[in-house]
Amino acid sequence: MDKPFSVKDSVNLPRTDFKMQANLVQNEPKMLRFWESIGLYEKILRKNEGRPAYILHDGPPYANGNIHLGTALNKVLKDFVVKYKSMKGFFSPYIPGWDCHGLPIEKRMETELGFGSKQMDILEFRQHCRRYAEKYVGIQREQFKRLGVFGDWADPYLTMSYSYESTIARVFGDFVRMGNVYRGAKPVFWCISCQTALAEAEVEYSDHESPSVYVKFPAKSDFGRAIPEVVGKPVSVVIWTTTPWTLPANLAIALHPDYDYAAVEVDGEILIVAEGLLASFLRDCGLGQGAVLARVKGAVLEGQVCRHPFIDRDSVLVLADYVTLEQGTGCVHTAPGHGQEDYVTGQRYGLPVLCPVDNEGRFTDEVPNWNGMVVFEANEPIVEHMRRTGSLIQAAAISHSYPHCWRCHKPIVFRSTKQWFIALDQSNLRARALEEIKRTKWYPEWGEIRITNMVANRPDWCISRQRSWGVPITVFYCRQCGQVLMDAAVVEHVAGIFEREGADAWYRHSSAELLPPGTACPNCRHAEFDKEFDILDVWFDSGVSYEATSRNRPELPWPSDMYLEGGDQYRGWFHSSLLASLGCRNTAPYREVLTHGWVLDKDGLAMSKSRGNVIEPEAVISQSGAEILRLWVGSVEYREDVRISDEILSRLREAYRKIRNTLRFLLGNLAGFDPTRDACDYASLHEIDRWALARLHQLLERCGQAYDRYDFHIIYHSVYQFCTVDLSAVYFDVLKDRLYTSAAASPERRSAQTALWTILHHLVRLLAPLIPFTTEEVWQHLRPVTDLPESVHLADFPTPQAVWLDAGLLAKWDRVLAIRELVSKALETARQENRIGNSLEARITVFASPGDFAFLESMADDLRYIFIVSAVVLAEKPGVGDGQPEVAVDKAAGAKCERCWNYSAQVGAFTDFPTVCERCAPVVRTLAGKV
RNA sequence: GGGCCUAUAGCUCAGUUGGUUAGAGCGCACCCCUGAUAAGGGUGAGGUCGAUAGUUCGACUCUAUCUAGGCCCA
Repeated sequence: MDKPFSVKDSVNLPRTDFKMQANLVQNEPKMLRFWESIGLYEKILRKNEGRPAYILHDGPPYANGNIHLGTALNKVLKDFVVKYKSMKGFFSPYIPGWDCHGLPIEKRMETELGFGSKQMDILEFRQHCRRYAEKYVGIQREQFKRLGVFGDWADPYLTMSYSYESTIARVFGDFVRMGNVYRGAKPVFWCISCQTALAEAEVEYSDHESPSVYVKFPAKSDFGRAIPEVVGKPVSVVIWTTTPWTLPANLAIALHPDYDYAAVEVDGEILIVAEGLLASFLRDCGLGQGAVLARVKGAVLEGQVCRHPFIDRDSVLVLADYVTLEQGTGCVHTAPGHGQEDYVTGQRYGLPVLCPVDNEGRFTDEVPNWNGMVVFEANEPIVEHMRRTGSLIQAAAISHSYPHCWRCHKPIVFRSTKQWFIALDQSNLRARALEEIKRTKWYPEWGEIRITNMVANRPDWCISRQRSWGVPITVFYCRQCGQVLMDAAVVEHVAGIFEREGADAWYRHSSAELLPPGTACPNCRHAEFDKEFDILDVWFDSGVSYEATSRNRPELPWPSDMYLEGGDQYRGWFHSSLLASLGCRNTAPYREVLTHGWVLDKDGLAMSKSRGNVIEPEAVISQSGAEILRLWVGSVEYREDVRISDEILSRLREAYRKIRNTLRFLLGNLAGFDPTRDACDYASLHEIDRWALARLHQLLERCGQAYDRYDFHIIYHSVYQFCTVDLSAVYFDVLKDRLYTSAAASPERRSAQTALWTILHHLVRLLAPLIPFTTEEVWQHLRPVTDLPESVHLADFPTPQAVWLDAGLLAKWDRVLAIRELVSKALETARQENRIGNSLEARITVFASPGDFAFLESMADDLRYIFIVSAVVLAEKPGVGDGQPEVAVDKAAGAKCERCWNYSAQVGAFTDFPTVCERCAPVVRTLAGKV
């Protein structure tokens, strides 16, 4: 039985199953399963197969712990790029990777297994490390997928995979072939109790009591040439140190070039100290007043030579700007074998890296007096010796922060050791790197300056680590003569073994099994060798990632198009990748490098556990959904540091709701609209519908450019503004009358729907890279209507039609909307005066200048709909001039139409439908079947 | 201490080659609507552009210093 006809129910209200409530937290996982079930990633690739490629090569996060907001930001940005390029038709596979070797995992395993792991078989230990890394690869993989990032998650690259490990060895072999690998000395932290090198991260600082001594280094060269006032007098330079045991390795004294140094006469002897520390020096040493004979800049003394206080050796005066006036004498005892800064300074001045201390911390026979003595125990006798021989000025004790071993908690030493290096200035490596940097596009542009400075100034790359979890440096030592066997062909042979068995082979097999048959020492022809046990720096591992990834994937061209990481990677991955790829390919591995900033808290402070201001991506996802996190990434200027806070997230949730509601309104008003059947020609569209398409054109244009420049926040802000202002506040508000009250299939309603459908179909694709879940949800609501690809992510990136961009129309509507604003103000005033409520209760009179009058007259019939009032009267403004139109507001005449809510004097005039107006009467008559 | 970077309304962002009263959206306040309804609409109040000193007829836009913050080194 049909229901009786109801005027009220005869309006075409929006109708859709698309929920206002997104329920992202529950629905996103379902969407992920849907994508998985249709094999979406593969389908996207297949769609673009054979077309130009765009390769964004993933930088591998470390396989340890959960992802944080920085890694989330990074992966989402990459996903924006890849999804956009895919929609643009590029073949754009995304192969995620993980960095699996290295110290953090080793340390973690040592803690978990107990320090007994030192005694554990290395293969077993490495097995534990591998399992640990696998576990976190699995965890992070799920977290990244949860963010809606598309990629080859089933087959990522892992730096610990056998083939990857073999590539690492091969690239090392390339450097060997180039002649850039050498073995040299470098000081490292060394625990004399554990007899092992320690990494920075394994050093703990705690208070320790040390001697504090002032020592005289008598002048050997003629200081009188630099300081005429001291001619003929005995001169000494005074140093201060808390490690007397390093004095036997002293080779130099460092001064600051810009500081003033005083020549002080004390008891007939001239002492040189920094003037800024003179007072504290004299006081500490109880030397009384002392007369300052002269003062000179440190720079003036460069190259002067002193004699070592108790060894028959020179100590040269050098310059270094790390010298401070905080403590001591401003004349810094320099032992290149026992300190990082000393080492660097020594390199600059060509000093040897002297280190007369062995693994156990005992002096070697290079220190005859205390040969065999543990260095810490040698402090006393050395001080005593200097006291006897007159070079000691003062000795006391001092409590200060000193490095200790994290394992045994004993004080450690800084000691030079044999390490492996890649020479930067061999084979033009540095120069070629600088060339390639120039050839690469850096975003932002200052990135080029930053990495150029680093490459130009960096020392040789120390690639060796005294560690277990990594890829060994594949060189051998002749068991007979000790000669190093470093040969590219040998490395290649070993790499072949790694390919089959992984780098574990190094530890599983004897050197005879690893070497090509018949290998003999080039020096003595002996055939027995020992293996090197150092492993490669993990930056070497990740540096070869593109080589390792593209090696087995012929679809990946060289070089890749883009590397996209945080700004810390100028020092890290961008840098090591550049050097590594110069070693194996002689070009940079990337064409473009894009960097993002750091994620900070609401006050712009770095997040840390100690500050307690950390926000976890997991928390954002479980409270708001991944889409909100993605929207955050899309909303901020990520090339600078970005902030996140509860307030920011709550704003984003609101913005998301607005965008979602806009999409929902579009869907709701398209119920029953089939574009292939119902769409109107552009030329027949209502003017405001054409205006909406013109605005859409501008939006698409602007956003397309923004995508090409990776300006994602421009897209977010433009779309948001388009939704709130152009659509919600203007277009939709005006359109509701036409959509709701015209007959469902009337030309005027079809005109509106044509525009709505076009807007939705374009908007949803425009946003797909940024909010893939929501756009897909909309897409699936759209699909039954017409013939669309299975997923929005299989659709093409939207391009506007040229005809939409009607400049004249846009200019005209700028003017209309400006007048509309005046009308709104007048209506608001009337509302405040309680003269109207809803704007349809009003009839307005616009008093306009002749120009405006003519303009408004030309569209007189449309104005009441544009202004959303029941009647518009136009009047010429009294007086001349072209000032702003003035608007008067009256109560509209007649009664409110029950159906369209406009006021009309004719309501009541139609006997069959007495409650409706002249516009609605014919419509309801048709609907009620009364015509 | 060094290299590079940042600092515009409560929030997120725009501000072309220095030039009239510094823009937007959101939020906020007040109001309207109840046929996008855990929606929608309107009006309005908020910055002197981190600070200081310069250059200039004129600076948010140029220079210097400082302050706060970030990454990477030392």
